[in-house]
Amino acid sequence: MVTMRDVARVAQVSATTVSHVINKTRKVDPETERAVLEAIEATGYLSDGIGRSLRTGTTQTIGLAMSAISNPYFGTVVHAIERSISRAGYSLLLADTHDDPVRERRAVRDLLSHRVDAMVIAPSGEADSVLDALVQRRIPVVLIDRIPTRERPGVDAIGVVNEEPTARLVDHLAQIGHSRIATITSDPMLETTIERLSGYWNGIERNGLTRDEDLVQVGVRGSEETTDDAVATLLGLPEPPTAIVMGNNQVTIGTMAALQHHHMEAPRDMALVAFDDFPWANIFRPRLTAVSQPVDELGAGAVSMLLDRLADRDLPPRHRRLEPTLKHRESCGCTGLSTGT
Amino acid sequence: MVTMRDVARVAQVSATTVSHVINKTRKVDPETERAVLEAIEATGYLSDGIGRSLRTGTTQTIGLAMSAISNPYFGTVVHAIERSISRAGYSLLLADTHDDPVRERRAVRDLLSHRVDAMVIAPSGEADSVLDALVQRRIPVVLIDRIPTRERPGVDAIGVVNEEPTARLVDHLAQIGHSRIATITSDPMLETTIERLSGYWNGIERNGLTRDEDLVQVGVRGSEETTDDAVATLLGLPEPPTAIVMGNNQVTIGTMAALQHHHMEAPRDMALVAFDDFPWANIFRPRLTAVSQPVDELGAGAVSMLLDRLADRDLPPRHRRLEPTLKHRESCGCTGLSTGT
DNA sequence: TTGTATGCGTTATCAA
DNA sequence: TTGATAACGCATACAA
Repeated sequence: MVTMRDVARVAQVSATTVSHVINKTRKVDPETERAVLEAIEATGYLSDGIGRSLRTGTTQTIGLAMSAISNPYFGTVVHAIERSISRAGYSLLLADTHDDPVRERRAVRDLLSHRVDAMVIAPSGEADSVLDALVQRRIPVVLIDRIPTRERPGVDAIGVVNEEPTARLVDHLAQIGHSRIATITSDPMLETTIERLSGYWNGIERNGLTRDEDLVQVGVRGSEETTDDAVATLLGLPEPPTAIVMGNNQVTIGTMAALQHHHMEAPRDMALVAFDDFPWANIFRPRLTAVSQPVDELGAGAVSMLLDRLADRDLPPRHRRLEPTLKHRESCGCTGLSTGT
Repeated sequence: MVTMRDVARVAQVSATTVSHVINKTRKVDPETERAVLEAIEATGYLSDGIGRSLRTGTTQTIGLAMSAISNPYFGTVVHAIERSISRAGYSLLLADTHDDPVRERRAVRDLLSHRVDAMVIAPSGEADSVLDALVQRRIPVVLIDRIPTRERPGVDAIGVVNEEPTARLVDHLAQIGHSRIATITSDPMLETTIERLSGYWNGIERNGLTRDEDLVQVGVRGSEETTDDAVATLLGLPEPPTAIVMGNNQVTIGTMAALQHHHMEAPRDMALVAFDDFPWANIFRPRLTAVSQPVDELGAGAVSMLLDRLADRDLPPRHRRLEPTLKHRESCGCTGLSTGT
């Protein structure tokens, strides 16, 4: 490996000067500078981040801990985050939590061992103990997707509004005549599931519909998908639903597959609305009426908060909620009103 | 920050002993070991990867350079790779190439600066100069998706067979009566595009169809999507095609959107077959007849080759081709034969 | 304008 | 069974 000393030797200067040339950190005689740059070129020297990190205490690396399994937006989120942080001169270290608290703990430990300067975490259910460790180490954290109820120093959060948009999905189904409206949720441990479910109940109540616990089914439990059972249960009810609110992307795919097994088609045999949109939702049939999350903005927003905090660690904790947008298409069954894009 | 010396002080031993306890690298008196473990617990010590890396020369980190923009399988590939390498005790450092040779260069430099132990690269068109630098530094590389024509020491590659499967897509369309079969390709700079295009021509010729250059349109050029134009050109032809072979996932989405603008529906107004499958292809309509890549196997295979090479750097270069599978569904227009899953 | 010396946290060598 | 010491590559305080 070619080190700074090698460059220094070739350029006939000290390592100090080489360092200063590379980092533009003090005035250097143009002549000397040229010699150094030439030596760098000649030797093919590339600065060693490890050495620098050990010395400076910063790795210019940001850790991302999230589950790739359950998050259909995984790629988009990673991309959005990567773009923002690389623009700021950081690299992205990835750790998959597999939607499992134990793996999540290990993932965060791993990122800490690599001395990431900050972390983005899309937490599974139980992130609290992990967070405490991070707060104690004073490492900047932004939680994505989940807004914690308790504020902690150094921990920011960004997510979308879940409750009211879900209620509005129910509103819409009620307005077009449905009275038996079911919901299939994602994992009940997830904060977002809880909020969306609460929105569902709000919708049921404010539209004067009968509150029926049987109409709520869980589509994901841990790493297990149970949408098949959920759909079967709903269809086996004495008075089955005529419409379903699907809690997220994963549930949507599962539910649609299950309905297909029962030879049912949306919106003819079942009205469907979903939380979470698909990028190709306009092209394939049925065109889903869905609440669309601003994924790019979530990623960019998360990084922006992180960079702010990196610049000033004593910033008060901030929690941001972005508004999702309703894409009104055809799976809900009122084709005339379609405005979706 | 709590270091090994802190632990040593608390445990009343030397830092050497602490290190040996942590790494189980020499015999330690059980009593001493207990004291050390207790001190670790008490101090909340976490070993510092930077210090270790500087000393040992290995970072236990693998770099992944690929484009998130153009690769619809991005998430799946990242996930597959992450899973394999984390099992082997490595972490994943991500660098987005944005499908641009300049950004790709920077991405690789960046990964090198972070001293990744090895790299997985999904190369854009011009990866050769980058590769030379890596070979020179003797850092293990596996190219994913693209099989280079020239072998290089220390560079493995894994991808799918592109030519024959594409030819078979043409076969199928010809057999069900199409004689004007077009193709919309991905970026012409990509190796896979070249191979698939070659397969297309093979198909045209071996089915005795007229060779017509107008039936080949480019759907992606660099970071620009031109499927709209491609479709418009095809439809404007004196004798328009009745079937289209779509070169990859991105092209498929673009083509279907464009066809929709022209109020055309598959397979009624246009038979469609695609290279690249969608995970939800069975649920939404039209159900695409598509060549499906074994994405998980690609990721796992790439990592497996890398680990082999990490164990023995002098292994001869290996190039692996995996067979994709044809998912015969409905968009090609011969519904009776559907076997897709 | 440039150079010397030191230490970041760890592990390997050598000695006890 | 354990410890003292040096070195990995770099950036900085200090000296010249």
